[in-house]
Amino acid sequence: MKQVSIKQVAELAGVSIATVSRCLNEPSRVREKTRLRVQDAIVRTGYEPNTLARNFRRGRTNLIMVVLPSVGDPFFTEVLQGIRSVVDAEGYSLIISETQFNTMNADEVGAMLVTRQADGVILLASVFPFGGEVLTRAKRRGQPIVIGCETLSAALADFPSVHIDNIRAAREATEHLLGLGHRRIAFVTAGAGSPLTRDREEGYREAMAAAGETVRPGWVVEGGLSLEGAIRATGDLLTHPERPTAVFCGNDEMALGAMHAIHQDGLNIPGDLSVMGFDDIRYAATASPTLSTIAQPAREIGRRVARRMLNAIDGGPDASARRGEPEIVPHRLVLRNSVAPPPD
Amino acid sequence: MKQVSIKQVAELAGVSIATVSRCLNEPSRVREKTRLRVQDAIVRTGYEPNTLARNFRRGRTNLIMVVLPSVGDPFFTEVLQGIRSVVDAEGYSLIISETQFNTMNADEVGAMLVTRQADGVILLASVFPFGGEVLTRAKRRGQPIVIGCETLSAALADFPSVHIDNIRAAREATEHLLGLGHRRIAFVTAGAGSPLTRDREEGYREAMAAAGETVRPGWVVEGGLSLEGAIRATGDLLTHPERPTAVFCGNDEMALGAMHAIHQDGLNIPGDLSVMGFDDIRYAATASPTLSTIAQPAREIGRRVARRMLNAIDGGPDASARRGEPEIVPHRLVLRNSVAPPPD
DNA sequence: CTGAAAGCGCTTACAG
DNA sequence: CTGAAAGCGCTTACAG
Repeated sequence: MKQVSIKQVAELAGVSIATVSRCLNEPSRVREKTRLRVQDAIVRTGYEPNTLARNFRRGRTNLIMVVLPSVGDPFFTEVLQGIRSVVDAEGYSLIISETQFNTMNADEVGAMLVTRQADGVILLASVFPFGGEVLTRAKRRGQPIVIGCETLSAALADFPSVHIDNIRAAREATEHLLGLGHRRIAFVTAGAGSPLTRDREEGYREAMAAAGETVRPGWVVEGGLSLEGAIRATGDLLTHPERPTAVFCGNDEMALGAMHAIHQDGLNIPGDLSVMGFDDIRYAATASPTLSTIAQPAREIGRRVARRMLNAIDGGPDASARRGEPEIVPHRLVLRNSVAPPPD
Repeated sequence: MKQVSIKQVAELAGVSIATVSRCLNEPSRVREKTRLRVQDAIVRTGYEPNTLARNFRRGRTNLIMVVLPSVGDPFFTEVLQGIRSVVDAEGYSLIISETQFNTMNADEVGAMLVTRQADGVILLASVFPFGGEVLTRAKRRGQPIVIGCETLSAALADFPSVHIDNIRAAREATEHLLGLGHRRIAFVTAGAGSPLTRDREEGYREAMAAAGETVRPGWVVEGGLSLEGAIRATGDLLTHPERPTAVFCGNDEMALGAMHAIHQDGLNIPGDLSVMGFDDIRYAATASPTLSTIAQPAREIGRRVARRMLNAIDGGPDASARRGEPEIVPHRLVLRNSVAPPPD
């Protein structure tokens, strides 16, 4: 069945296709009588504009690509909701690309950027080498890039970004633990290749150093951002000769894994060990015990990232090339029941 | 900066644009010597095919739209991963539309179907009235529709679908509780408008009836598929004059909320109350206590749905119109520590 | 306010 | 194996 095109509408209405097009795009520039006739023809033919033709003609897709580790991480889910709440209203849809914890390499992401036409790309995560080559290509095609949540790499430092002060937040969380009397504090990172918890680890190390505490070998373990990875990593921590009294996790997902590992060992939280998370995902407040953590304004980050993207798209190459100052949004230390002073 | 088109490549290589196009799409039909010259010209001009033009010409976008309640629900996250694992390899990207627990009405979803060009639509959830009008339009445009996870509504019964036997699974879960000696068993649904837990509720009611147990008014409460909703709903359950000894939740997300509410009341799980979930999301195994639940093969559902979609797209209108028998995949009752016999 | 016409960048029969 | 040419469905200066 052939799809109805603008041509048959024009014929039926007895006008030119230009007029039909105008009725659709700038109705105010068409005489009412004509407009009504065209409206009628549209209804009677069952005409629906061909988005592909329109996109082609306009050189835009109204599609924004979002690159993130996993939509399954509740933190990114919330950021995504923030993004969506802004772009939906402007008629944009989202193409979501998951890097799945760095199993996807830079070439693949690059290929996606290049082949799939998107009006812009939001990077909430990066893959390890994420080269400058991809970036220059994107720039050349006028695809704006906006970065959320993390300073991803030196090559990306020039792009507009929105995130909390991760270093400071992690320092504050660590200081809180130190303030309660903990001295043996462990840290669960994402892993070597991932920039996602790098700043947080730095904040942790800064606070430990400032307090004169040594980070023993084996106290910083890799949880791979996942529940399972954190369970394994925490297992290692629990058999450490100088077993930590507190575990600070690079994100809440890993904190939930850590709590599970600790419970499995028959230990009590926070009686035997304290656990601190990062992100304040929705499960943090309902975990048992409830999880102390750093709250990030996830939705707000999403909204701001989206607004910058929309500006860049509208503003054309100028706006997209404009070296944006990073926008720093506030974080908050949320104290719940997973943290207490160390056992004597 | 003007983008390089096929024309300048042709010029530089001294061939026609048809030949350049062939090099890209059917290289075997071009003499090697010519092909090499074109290759060279492509590299030297930095040519990248214009996807918009290509899509327009071919009448395809290589985009599949997925409609689901929320990407944040770990169950749907996994289904999505299954879908992705199949379509990625075929060069498709996903446009994801979240209905956000039925706050979006059918018209909006319909508009998305109609305006955004997608080669097909996967419905993992529906909105309440989801009319036949949208469906016929989609059919008219040859957009295949495949349904995952649930029998959504009578109007959608004709479309190919993949899901577990929800009624039977819920019956088995309820029977297990009954077998342990529970008689006062509550059920937490999504809510009136949502079809998502309807079959599960039916299974629960069937099992109760078969055991000769009456479902008291107030034992079936609405949790809205969310953590917060389930906390509220469970709160009501705990003040019921005939307080249940077991709570069967329509999904794991709500079960986690129920567990939190019960803990908040100072009650013990499973000592005072048993909790049963549905889905087996990744947090079920790490919750405290670990959650007994019905496991759905989420990834497998995603993979199968995706394969049917791909077939429908390739097969053209015939395949898409073919009334598909629903594919039933196996579920599994997973027993962990949140369920025990009732207190005496 | 409306129409005739060019053109966006590609693909694809049709010839040769 | 290659080229000339039509055409996909729309938008947009340019005239009138």
